[in-house]
Amino acid sequence: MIIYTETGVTLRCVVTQPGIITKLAQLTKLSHRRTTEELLGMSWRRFIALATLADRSPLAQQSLCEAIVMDPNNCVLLLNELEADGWVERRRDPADRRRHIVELTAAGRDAYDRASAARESVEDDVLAGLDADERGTLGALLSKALEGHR
Amino acid sequence: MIIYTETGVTLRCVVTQPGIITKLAQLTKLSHRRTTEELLGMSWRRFIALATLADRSPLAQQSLCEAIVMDPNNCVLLLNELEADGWVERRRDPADRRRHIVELTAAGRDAYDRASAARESVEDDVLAGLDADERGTLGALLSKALEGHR
DNA sequence: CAGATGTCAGCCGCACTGATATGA
DNA sequence: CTCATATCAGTGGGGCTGACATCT
Repeated sequence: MIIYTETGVTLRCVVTQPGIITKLAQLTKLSHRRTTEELLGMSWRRFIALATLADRSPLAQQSLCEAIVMDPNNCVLLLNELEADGWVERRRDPADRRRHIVELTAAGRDAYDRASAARESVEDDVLAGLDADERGTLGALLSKALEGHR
Repeated sequence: MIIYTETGVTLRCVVTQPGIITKLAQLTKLSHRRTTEELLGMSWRRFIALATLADRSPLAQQSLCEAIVMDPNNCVLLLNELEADGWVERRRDPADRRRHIVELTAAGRDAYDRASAARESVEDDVLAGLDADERGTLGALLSKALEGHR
């Protein structure tokens, strides 16, 4: 932070905070690096999509895009992959035939469950510095912050 | 989570947690999307590097790579850019001429200070759902988790 | 007609692998 | 000779913009 005094002297405040989103990005990169696709059984983006669908399926395709913070154009390609592997199914919304309803299949849920175990392993490694209580608090805060964007 | 019972029946537990690192990734994507390069005055990766150097410069190049969780090969390219713009300087370590010491220049610090204001703006937007206390707790938890990886 | 949704093609920042040069 | 550090070229997944088709 820069402070401009009345006398024209420029002071630089040393207490400049590194920033929360900066730390957020660091931890995410760390997680991403330790999450091997081989270990997860799928790519990270696939996992995120399945995780969201496992929580609330069926879901409108557009809603899914927003939930996983992914570009709609990009989302199409991802869903093509997932559907080709039989992990999700897309069907037209009868009420509005422009929309697609995305639903998780049984095979998709199985794949997610297997990957979820691997995720827990990585998570336990990344958050090694935090105890159970702290992890609970962290998860709750992240959820609350995400809730604000719906 | 899948539970295999003694009778061979497979139960699926519905309370499967979405996972902390999943939420972590979501929030990071959200931050990244809202952090325009135009607004920041530089790319996100540059900002991360400058933020680390602003905190503890000078720093060995290798240490910087680890701190920002970036591949050493990739880090070279980033530092080439930063040095070309006069934001950092690299000099050989007299004690071990293989190593490079990276130092933030005055121009680099100015650029960082300007970008830092933009980051605060984005951060305030992304964390709109949390009050000051919660943000403090979140930041502290993230710092503690990161501390475990040095 | 305008507006919304989904699809596809193409571009580009960026992370990784592999090979090379230099110094301890 | 070996190991470590830094550098660069090449490769590939992933995110974005723009154009187009379909439906309201």
